[in-house]
Amino acid sequence: MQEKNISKSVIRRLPRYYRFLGELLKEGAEKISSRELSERMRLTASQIRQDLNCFGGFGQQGYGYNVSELREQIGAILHLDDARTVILIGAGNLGRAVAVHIDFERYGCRLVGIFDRDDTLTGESIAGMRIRSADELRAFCAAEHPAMAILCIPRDGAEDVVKTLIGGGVRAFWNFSHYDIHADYPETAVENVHLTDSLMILSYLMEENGETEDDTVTN
Amino acid sequence: MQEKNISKSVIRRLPRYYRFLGELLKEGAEKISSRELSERMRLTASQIRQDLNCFGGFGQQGYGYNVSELREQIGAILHLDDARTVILIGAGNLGRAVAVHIDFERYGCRLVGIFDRDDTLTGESIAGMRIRSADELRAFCAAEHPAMAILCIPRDGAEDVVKTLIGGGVRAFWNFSHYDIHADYPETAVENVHLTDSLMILSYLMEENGETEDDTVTN
DNA sequence: TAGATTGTTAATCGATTAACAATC
DNA sequence: TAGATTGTTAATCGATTAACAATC
Repeated sequence: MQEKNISKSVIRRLPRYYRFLGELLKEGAEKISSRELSERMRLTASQIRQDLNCFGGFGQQGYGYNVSELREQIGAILHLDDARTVILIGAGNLGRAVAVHIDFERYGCRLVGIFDRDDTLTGESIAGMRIRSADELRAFCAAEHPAMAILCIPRDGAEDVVKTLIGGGVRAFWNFSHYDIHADYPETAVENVHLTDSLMILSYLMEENGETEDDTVTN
Repeated sequence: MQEKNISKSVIRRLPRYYRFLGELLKEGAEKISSRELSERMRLTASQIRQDLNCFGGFGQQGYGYNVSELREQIGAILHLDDARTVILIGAGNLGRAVAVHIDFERYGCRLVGIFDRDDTLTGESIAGMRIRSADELRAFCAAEHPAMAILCIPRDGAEDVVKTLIGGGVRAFWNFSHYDIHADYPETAVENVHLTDSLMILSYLMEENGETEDDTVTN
Protein backbone atom coordinates (compact mmCIF):
# COMPACT_ATOMS: atom_id res chain seq x y z
CA MET A 1 0.00 0.00 0.00
CA GLN A 2 2.68 2.52 0.99
CA GLU A 3 4.31 4.68 -1.67
CA LYS A 4 7.93 5.88 -1.90
CA ASN A 5 9.64 6.67 1.39
CA ILE A 6 7.59 8.63 3.84
CA SER A 7 9.41 11.05 6.13
CA LYS A 8 9.58 10.38 9.83
CA SER A 9 7.83 13.67 10.56
CA VAL A 10 4.77 12.53 8.66
CA ILE A 11 4.68 9.15 10.38
CA ARG A 12 4.86 10.77 13.79
CA ARG A 13 1.70 12.72 13.03
CA LEU A 14 -0.36 9.76 11.84
CA PRO A 15 -1.39 8.49 15.29
CA ARG A 16 -2.62 11.94 16.16
CA TYR A 17 -4.76 12.05 13.02
CA TYR A 18 -6.06 8.62 13.92
CA ARG A 19 -6.96 9.81 17.40
CA PHE A 20 -8.76 12.94 16.25
CA LEU A 21 -10.66 11.05 13.59
CA GLY A 22 -11.78 8.60 16.26
CA GLU A 23 -13.17 11.48 18.28
CA LEU A 24 -14.95 12.92 15.26
CA LEU A 25 -16.47 9.54 14.57
CA LYS A 26 -17.72 9.35 18.15
CA GLU A 27 -19.31 12.75 17.71
CA GLY A 28 -21.09 11.39 14.66
CA ALA A 29 -19.23 13.43 12.05
CA GLU A 30 -19.46 11.94 8.59
CA LYS A 31 -17.11 14.20 6.65
CA ILE A 32 -14.41 16.72 7.48
CA SER A 33 -12.44 19.18 5.39
CA SER A 34 -8.75 19.77 5.82
CA ARG A 35 -9.58 23.27 7.05
CA GLU A 36 -11.95 22.09 9.77
CA LEU A 37 -9.55 19.41 10.89
CA SER A 38 -6.69 21.87 10.89
CA GLU A 39 -8.55 24.11 13.32
CA ARG A 40 -9.16 21.25 15.72
CA MET A 41 -5.66 19.94 15.56
CA ARG A 42 -3.90 23.29 15.50
CA LEU A 43 -1.93 22.74 12.35
CA THR A 44 -2.27 23.99 8.80
CA ALA A 45 -4.72 22.60 6.27
CA SER A 46 -1.84 22.47 3.84
CA GLN A 47 0.07 20.14 6.08
CA ILE A 48 -2.87 17.81 6.48
CA ARG A 49 -3.36 17.56 2.74
CA GLN A 50 0.36 17.05 2.18
CA ASP A 51 0.54 14.37 4.85
CA LEU A 52 -2.45 12.41 3.65
CA ASN A 53 -1.34 12.57 0.07
CA CYS A 54 1.82 10.70 0.88
CA PHE A 55 -0.39 7.63 0.95
CA GLY A 56 -2.81 8.40 -1.84
CA GLY A 57 -5.91 10.47 -2.49
CA PHE A 58 -8.22 9.80 0.43
CA GLY A 59 -10.30 12.92 -0.13
CA GLN A 60 -12.75 14.16 -2.69
CA GLN A 61 -12.54 17.62 -4.22
CA GLY A 62 -15.35 19.91 -3.19
CA TYR A 63 -16.36 17.56 -0.38
CA GLY A 64 -13.54 16.78 1.99
CA TYR A 65 -12.65 13.50 3.67
CA ASN A 66 -14.96 10.75 4.84
CA VAL A 67 -14.15 10.47 8.54
CA SER A 68 -14.74 6.78 8.99
CA GLU A 69 -12.99 5.78 5.80
CA LEU A 70 -9.98 8.02 6.41
CA ARG A 71 -9.63 6.67 9.93
CA GLU A 72 -9.61 3.13 8.66
CA GLN A 73 -7.07 3.93 5.99
CA ILE A 74 -4.72 5.44 8.54
CA GLY A 75 -5.29 2.47 10.81
CA ALA A 76 -4.28 0.19 7.96
CA ILE A 77 -1.15 2.25 7.23
CA LEU A 78 -0.22 1.90 10.90
CA HIS A 79 -0.92 -1.84 10.75
CA LEU A 80 -3.35 -1.66 13.64
CA ASP A 81 -5.26 -4.68 12.38
CA ASP A 82 -2.34 -7.07 12.72
CA ALA A 83 -1.87 -9.38 15.69
CA ARG A 84 1.81 -9.26 16.43
CA THR A 85 3.02 -11.18 19.41
CA VAL A 86 4.54 -9.02 22.11
CA ILE A 87 6.50 -9.80 25.24
CA LEU A 88 7.11 -7.59 28.23
CA ILE A 89 10.51 -7.58 29.91
CA GLY A 90 10.43 -6.23 33.45
CA ALA A 91 7.47 -6.54 35.80
CA GLY A 92 8.21 -3.58 38.06
CA ASN A 93 5.88 -0.65 38.56
CA LEU A 94 6.21 0.60 35.04
CA GLY A 95 5.98 -2.82 33.41
CA ARG A 96 2.84 -3.64 35.35
CA ALA A 97 1.25 -0.34 34.44
CA VAL A 98 2.00 -0.82 30.77
CA ALA A 99 0.69 -4.39 30.80
CA VAL A 100 -2.55 -3.39 32.48
CA HIS A 101 -3.04 0.06 31.04
CA ILE A 102 -2.44 -0.47 27.35
CA ASP A 103 -5.18 -2.10 25.31
CA PHE A 104 -2.84 -3.96 22.99
CA GLU A 105 -5.51 -5.44 20.77
CA ARG A 106 -6.46 -1.97 19.60
CA TYR A 107 -2.97 -1.43 18.27
CA GLY A 108 -2.39 -4.66 16.44
CA CYS A 109 -0.56 -6.33 19.33
CA ARG A 110 -1.09 -9.37 21.50
CA LEU A 111 0.75 -9.76 24.79
CA VAL A 112 2.00 -13.33 25.04
CA GLY A 113 4.61 -13.30 27.78
CA ILE A 114 5.90 -11.37 30.78
CA PHE A 115 9.42 -11.84 32.12
CA ASP A 116 11.37 -10.61 35.11
CA ARG A 117 14.84 -11.42 36.36
CA ASP A 118 13.63 -11.29 39.95
CA ASP A 119 12.63 -14.91 40.53
CA THR A 120 10.58 -14.10 43.62
CA LEU A 121 8.02 -12.65 41.19
CA THR A 122 7.88 -15.77 39.04
CA GLY A 123 4.42 -17.27 39.04
CA GLU A 124 2.72 -14.04 40.11
CA SER A 125 0.15 -12.75 37.66
CA ILE A 126 -0.36 -9.42 35.89
CA ALA A 127 -3.33 -8.81 33.66
CA GLY A 128 -4.15 -12.47 33.94
CA MET A 129 -0.75 -13.57 32.74
CA ARG A 130 1.87 -15.22 34.90
CA ILE A 131 5.34 -13.74 35.20
CA ARG A 132 8.08 -15.98 33.86
CA SER A 133 11.69 -16.18 34.89
CA ALA A 134 14.17 -14.35 32.68
CA ASP A 135 15.95 -17.70 32.31
CA GLU A 136 13.10 -18.90 30.12
CA LEU A 137 13.46 -16.00 27.73
CA ARG A 138 15.73 -17.62 25.17
CA ALA A 139 13.70 -20.80 24.94
CA PHE A 140 10.48 -18.85 24.78
CA CYS A 141 11.73 -16.81 21.82
CA ALA A 142 12.86 -19.94 20.01
CA ALA A 143 9.43 -21.50 20.48
CA GLU A 144 7.08 -18.54 20.11
CA HIS A 145 8.97 -16.04 17.93
CA PRO A 146 7.61 -12.89 19.54
CA ALA A 147 7.76 -9.98 17.11
CA MET A 148 8.00 -7.13 19.60
CA ALA A 149 9.47 -6.60 23.06
CA ILE A 150 8.62 -3.96 25.61
CA LEU A 151 11.55 -3.06 27.82
CA CYS A 152 10.65 -1.86 31.30
CA ILE A 153 13.97 -2.61 32.92
CA PRO A 154 16.86 -0.62 34.38
CA ARG A 155 19.54 0.71 32.08
CA ASP A 156 22.19 -1.79 33.14
CA GLY A 157 20.51 -4.96 31.99
CA ALA A 158 19.14 -3.51 28.80
CA GLU A 159 22.04 -3.94 26.42
CA ASP A 160 22.32 -7.69 27.05
CA VAL A 161 18.59 -8.24 26.88
CA VAL A 162 18.43 -6.46 23.54
CA LYS A 163 21.17 -8.69 22.16
CA THR A 164 19.42 -11.83 23.36
CA LEU A 165 16.10 -10.72 21.93
CA ILE A 166 17.49 -9.74 18.54
CA GLY A 167 19.16 -13.13 18.45
CA GLY A 168 15.76 -14.59 19.24
CA GLY A 169 14.16 -12.87 16.26
CA VAL A 170 12.52 -9.88 17.94
CA ARG A 171 12.42 -7.06 15.44
CA ALA A 172 10.78 -4.21 17.34
CA PHE A 173 11.47 -2.61 20.71
CA TRP A 174 9.24 -0.36 22.71
CA ASN A 175 11.94 0.87 25.01
CA PHE A 176 11.15 2.47 28.36
CA SER A 177 14.64 1.89 29.74
CA HIS A 178 17.23 4.63 30.00
CA TYR A 179 19.43 2.77 27.58
CA ASP A 180 19.28 4.22 24.05
CA ILE A 181 18.98 1.28 21.69
CA HIS A 182 21.34 2.05 18.86
CA ALA A 183 20.27 1.45 15.31
CA ASP A 184 23.07 -1.05 14.99
CA TYR A 185 20.62 -3.44 13.51
CA PRO A 186 19.02 -1.69 10.57
CA GLU A 187 16.15 -4.16 10.37
CA THR A 188 15.16 -3.47 13.95
CA ALA A 189 12.49 -0.87 14.75
CA VAL A 190 12.83 1.11 17.96
CA GLU A 191 10.65 3.56 19.82
CA ASN A 192 12.41 5.02 22.81
CA VAL A 193 10.07 6.37 25.48
CA HIS A 194 12.28 8.31 27.80
CA LEU A 195 9.86 9.57 30.40
CA THR A 196 12.44 11.47 32.35
CA ASP A 197 13.63 13.25 29.20
CA SER A 198 10.08 14.43 28.75
CA LEU A 199 9.94 15.64 32.35
CA MET A 200 13.17 17.57 31.87
CA ILE A 201 11.82 19.26 28.76
CA LEU A 202 8.75 20.30 30.71
CA SER A 203 11.00 21.55 33.47
CA TYR A 204 12.73 23.79 30.96
CA LEU A 205 9.56 24.98 29.26
CA MET A 206 7.75 25.99 32.41
CA GLU A 207 10.57 28.25 33.49
CA GLU A 208 11.14 29.80 30.08
CA ASN A 209 7.48 30.43 29.31
CA GLY A 210 6.96 32.60 32.31
CA GLU A 211 9.84 34.91 31.68
CA THR A 212 7.86 37.78 30.15
CA GLU A 213 5.42 37.71 33.01
CA ASP A 214 5.81 39.30 36.40
CA ASP A 215 5.16 36.17 38.34
CA THR A 216 3.10 36.89 41.40
CA VAL A 217 5.20 35.99 44.38
CA THR A 218 3.49 33.39 46.52
CA ASN A 219 3.90 34.40 50.13
CA MET B 1 21.20 32.66 31.79
CA GLN B 2 19.47 31.73 28.53
CA GLU B 3 20.18 33.74 25.40
CA LYS B 4 17.78 34.68 22.57
CA ASN B 5 15.09 32.14 21.75
CA ILE B 6 16.25 28.58 21.52
CA SER B 7 14.51 26.32 19.04
CA LYS B 8 12.36 23.47 20.25
CA SER B 9 14.56 20.96 18.43
CA VAL B 10 17.56 21.98 20.48
CA ILE B 11 15.66 21.80 23.77
CA ARG B 12 14.42 18.32 22.96
CA ARG B 13 18.01 17.13 22.65
CA LEU B 14 19.25 18.59 25.94
CA PRO B 15 17.99 15.78 28.21
CA ARG B 16 19.77 13.28 26.03
CA TYR B 17 23.04 15.19 26.31
CA TYR B 18 22.49 15.31 30.04
CA ARG B 19 21.96 11.59 30.16
CA PHE B 20 25.04 10.72 28.11
CA LEU B 21 27.20 13.09 30.10
CA GLY B 22 25.99 11.38 33.26
CA GLU B 23 27.14 8.06 31.86
CA LEU B 24 30.51 9.47 30.88
CA LEU B 25 30.90 10.87 34.36
CA LYS B 26 30.16 7.45 35.84
CA GLU B 27 32.83 5.96 33.60
CA GLY B 28 35.27 8.50 34.98
CA ALA B 29 35.69 10.57 31.83
CA GLU B 30 37.02 14.04 32.53
CA LYS B 31 36.81 15.62 29.10
CA ILE B 32 35.09 14.86 25.84
CA SER B 33 35.34 16.33 22.38
CA SER B 34 32.33 16.99 20.19
CA ARG B 35 33.59 14.31 17.84
CA GLU B 36 33.82 11.60 20.51
CA LEU B 37 30.43 12.52 21.89
CA SER B 38 28.95 12.53 18.40
CA GLU B 39 30.07 8.95 17.87
CA ARG B 40 28.45 7.79 21.08
CA MET B 41 25.24 9.64 20.51
CA ARG B 42 24.98 8.99 16.78
CA LEU B 43 24.70 12.56 15.69
CA THR B 44 27.10 15.00 14.07
CA ALA B 45 29.82 16.87 15.93
CA SER B 46 28.59 19.99 14.18
CA GLN B 47 25.19 19.64 15.71
CA ILE B 48 26.58 19.20 19.19
CA ARG B 49 28.68 22.32 18.90
CA GLN B 50 25.76 24.27 17.44
CA ASP B 51 23.43 23.10 20.18
CA LEU B 52 25.76 23.86 23.04
CA ASN B 53 26.64 27.25 21.65
CA CYS B 54 23.04 28.37 21.92
CA PHE B 55 23.76 28.75 25.61
CA GLY B 56 27.32 30.01 25.55
CA GLY B 57 30.82 28.70 25.12
CA PHE B 58 31.09 25.69 27.38
CA GLY B 59 34.09 24.24 25.59
CA GLN B 60 37.71 25.10 25.20
CA GLN B 61 39.45 25.15 21.84
CA GLY B 62 42.01 22.41 21.39
CA TYR B 63 40.72 20.58 24.47
CA GLY B 64 37.02 19.81 24.26
CA TYR B 65 34.40 19.96 26.98
CA ASN B 66 34.75 19.23 30.67
CA VAL B 67 32.24 16.45 31.25
CA SER B 68 31.25 17.30 34.79
CA GLU B 69 31.01 21.01 34.16
CA LEU B 70 29.05 20.65 30.95
CA ARG B 71 26.61 18.29 32.62
CA GLU B 72 26.01 20.74 35.41
CA GLN B 73 25.49 23.60 32.97
CA ILE B 74 22.88 21.63 31.06
CA GLY B 75 21.26 20.64 34.33
CA ALA B 76 21.01 24.31 35.21
CA ILE B 77 19.52 25.19 31.83
CA LEU B 78 16.90 22.51 32.41
CA HIS B 79 16.27 23.85 35.92
CA LEU B 80 16.91 20.49 37.50
CA ASP B 81 18.03 22.09 40.74
CA ASP B 82 14.69 23.73 41.46
CA ALA B 83 12.12 22.25 43.80
CA ARG B 84 8.80 22.83 42.09
CA THR B 85 5.74 21.43 43.75
CA VAL B 86 3.96 18.79 41.70
CA ILE B 87 0.61 17.09 42.05
CA LEU B 88 -0.55 13.87 40.47
CA ILE B 89 -4.11 13.59 39.19
CA GLY B 90 -5.27 10.01 38.78
CA ALA B 91 -4.09 7.10 40.92
CA GLY B 92 -4.77 4.28 38.49
CA ASN B 93 -2.11 1.91 37.19
CA LEU B 94 -0.27 4.54 35.28
CA GLY B 95 -0.48 7.20 37.96
CA ARG B 96 0.85 4.78 40.55
CA ALA B 97 3.71 3.73 38.32
CA VAL B 98 4.69 7.33 37.65
CA ALA B 99 4.51 8.25 41.32
CA VAL B 100 6.67 5.31 42.36
CA HIS B 101 8.94 5.02 39.37
CA ILE B 102 10.03 8.61 38.79
CA ASP B 103 12.67 10.06 41.08
CA PHE B 104 11.24 13.56 41.08
CA GLU B 105 13.96 15.13 43.18
CA ARG B 106 16.48 14.45 40.44
CA TYR B 107 14.48 16.57 38.06
CA GLY B 108 13.77 19.59 40.17
CA CYS B 109 10.36 18.39 41.29
CA ARG B 110 8.69 17.54 44.59
CA LEU B 111 5.50 15.49 44.68
CA VAL B 112 3.14 17.10 47.19
CA GLY B 113 -0.27 15.63 46.45
CA ILE B 114 -2.08 12.75 44.78
CA PHE B 115 -5.74 12.99 43.78
CA ASP B 116 -8.31 10.61 42.39
CA ARG B 117 -11.99 11.04 41.68
CA ASP B 118 -12.69 7.51 42.86
CA ASP B 119 -13.38 8.10 46.55
CA THR B 120 -12.92 4.44 47.43
CA LEU B 121 -9.21 5.08 46.96
CA THR B 122 -9.13 8.08 49.26
CA GLY B 123 -6.84 7.49 52.19
CA GLU B 124 -4.88 4.74 50.47
CA SER B 125 -1.18 5.46 50.10
CA ILE B 126 1.20 5.48 47.16
CA ALA B 127 4.88 6.15 47.58
CA GLY B 128 4.17 7.07 51.17
CA MET B 129 1.61 9.69 50.24
CA ARG B 130 -2.11 9.36 50.85
CA ILE B 131 -4.56 9.70 47.99
CA ARG B 132 -6.90 12.67 48.31
CA SER B 133 -10.38 13.09 46.96
CA ALA B 134 -10.71 15.11 43.79
CA ASP B 135 -13.11 17.33 45.72
CA GLU B 136 -10.18 18.69 47.67
CA LEU B 137 -8.34 19.74 44.53
CA ARG B 138 -9.51 23.33 44.31
CA ALA B 139 -8.84 24.08 47.96
CA PHE B 140 -5.47 22.36 47.80
CA CYS B 141 -4.40 24.53 44.86
CA ALA B 142 -5.51 27.68 46.62
CA ALA B 143 -3.51 26.73 49.71
CA GLU B 144 -0.42 25.10 48.21
CA HIS B 145 -0.05 26.63 44.74
CA PRO B 146 1.37 23.55 43.02
CA ALA B 147 3.41 24.55 39.98
CA MET B 148 3.00 21.39 37.92
CA ALA B 149 0.34 18.72 37.47
CA ILE B 150 0.72 15.21 36.12
CA LEU B 151 -2.41 13.97 34.40
CA CYS B 152 -2.92 10.22 34.49
CA ILE B 153 -6.64 10.25 33.88
CA PRO B 154 -9.00 9.21 31.09
CA ARG B 155 -9.63 11.56 28.22
CA ASP B 156 -13.13 12.53 29.31
CA GLY B 157 -12.31 14.17 32.58
CA ALA B 158 -9.16 15.86 31.36
CA GLU B 159 -10.53 19.07 29.87
CA ASP B 160 -12.34 20.09 33.07
CA VAL B 161 -9.43 19.19 35.29
CA VAL B 162 -7.10 21.29 33.16
CA LYS B 163 -9.42 24.28 33.49
CA THR B 164 -9.64 23.88 37.24
CA LEU B 165 -5.90 23.55 37.60
CA ILE B 166 -5.07 26.53 35.42
CA GLY B 167 -7.55 28.51 37.48
CA GLY B 168 -5.66 27.25 40.52
CA GLY B 169 -2.36 28.58 39.22
CA VAL B 170 -0.81 25.42 37.79
CA ARG B 171 1.43 26.42 34.92
CA ALA B 172 2.84 23.13 33.66
CA PHE B 173 1.22 19.86 32.64
CA TRP B 174 2.82 16.49 32.18
CA ASN B 175 -0.04 14.97 30.29
CA PHE B 176 -0.46 11.20 29.97
CA SER B 177 -4.14 11.45 29.09
CA HIS B 178 -5.42 11.04 25.56
CA TYR B 179 -6.69 14.58 25.63
CA ASP B 180 -4.40 16.99 23.77
CA ILE B 181 -4.02 20.05 25.93
CA HIS B 182 -4.33 22.97 23.57
CA ALA B 183 -1.97 25.87 23.87
CA ASP B 184 -4.95 28.09 24.62
CA TYR B 185 -3.05 29.45 27.53
CA PRO B 186 0.24 30.74 26.21
CA GLU B 187 1.81 30.91 29.64
CA THR B 188 1.17 27.22 30.25
CA ALA B 189 3.83 24.62 29.47
CA VAL B 190 2.69 21.22 28.25
CA GLU B 191 4.40 17.92 27.56
CA ASN B 192 2.05 15.40 26.06
CA VAL B 193 3.14 11.80 26.58
CA HIS B 194 0.88 9.81 24.33
CA LEU B 195 2.04 6.26 24.94
CA THR B 196 -0.34 4.73 22.45
CA ASP B 197 0.82 7.14 19.74
CA SER B 198 4.30 5.84 20.35
CA LEU B 199 3.11 2.25 20.10
CA MET B 200 1.38 3.00 16.80
CA ILE B 201 4.54 4.55 15.39
CA LEU B 202 6.44 1.44 16.34
CA SER B 203 3.73 -0.65 14.75
CA TYR B 204 4.29 1.22 11.50
CA LEU B 205 8.06 1.13 11.67
CA MET B 206 8.36 -2.59 12.30
CA GLU B 207 6.33 -3.42 9.24
CA GLU B 208 8.03 -0.91 6.96
CA ASN B 209 11.57 -1.80 8.03
CA GLY B 210 11.21 -5.39 7.06
CA GLU B 211 9.91 -4.80 3.60
CA THR B 212 13.17 -5.50 1.78
CA GLU B 213 13.52 -8.76 3.63
CA ASP B 214 11.93 -12.09 2.77
CA ASP B 215 10.33 -12.69 6.11
CA THR B 216 10.66 -16.29 7.19
CA VAL B 217 7.19 -17.67 7.66
CA THR B 218 6.71 -19.09 11.13
CA ASN B 219 4.85 -22.34 10.87
C1' DT C 1 -23.21 25.44 -13.59
C1' DA C 2 -21.04 27.60 -9.42
C1' DG C 3 -18.88 26.71 -5.08
C1' DA C 4 -15.99 24.13 -2.43
C1' DT C 5 -12.12 21.66 -1.48
C1' DT C 6 -8.74 18.55 -2.84
C1' DG C 7 -4.11 17.19 -4.92
C1' DT C 8 0.15 19.07 -6.18
C1' DT C 9 3.65 22.30 -7.51
C1' DA C 10 6.36 26.25 -6.10
C1' DA C 11 8.09 29.39 -2.41
C1' DT C 12 9.50 29.91 2.20
C1' DC C 13 11.24 28.79 6.29
C1' DG C 14 14.00 26.40 9.66
C1' DA C 15 17.20 22.94 10.97
C1' DT C 16 21.28 20.32 9.94
C1' DT C 17 25.76 19.86 8.07
C1' DA C 18 30.11 21.47 6.28
C1' DA C 19 33.90 24.47 6.43
C1' DC C 20 37.22 27.22 8.48
C1' DA C 21 39.15 30.96 11.13
C1' DA C 22 39.93 31.73 16.07
C1' DT C 23 42.32 30.10 19.97
C1' DC C 24 43.67 27.13 23.64
C1' DT D 1 55.29 26.40 18.30
C1' DA D 2 52.21 22.75 16.27
C1' DG D 3 48.09 20.14 16.90
C1' DA D 4 43.61 19.88 18.27
C1' DT D 5 39.19 21.35 18.70
C1' DT D 6 36.04 24.87 19.47
C1' DG D 7 32.81 28.77 18.02
C1' DT D 8 30.62 30.55 14.12
C1' DT D 9 29.48 31.61 9.42
C1' DA D 10 27.99 29.79 5.02
C1' DA D 11 25.88 25.98 2.26
C1' DT D 12 22.72 22.33 2.07
C1' DC D 13 18.98 19.86 3.03
C1' DG D 14 14.32 18.86 4.43
C1' DA D 15 9.92 20.20 6.12
C1' DT D 16 6.22 23.49 6.19
C1' DT D 17 3.31 26.79 4.06
C1' DA D 18 1.21 29.16 0.23
C1' DA D 19 -0.90 29.14 -4.10
C1' DC D 20 -3.63 27.44 -7.63
C1' DA D 21 -5.19 24.39 -11.20
C1' DA D 22 -7.93 20.14 -11.26
C1' DT D 23 -12.26 18.27 -10.22
C1' DC D 24 -16.12 16.75 -7.57
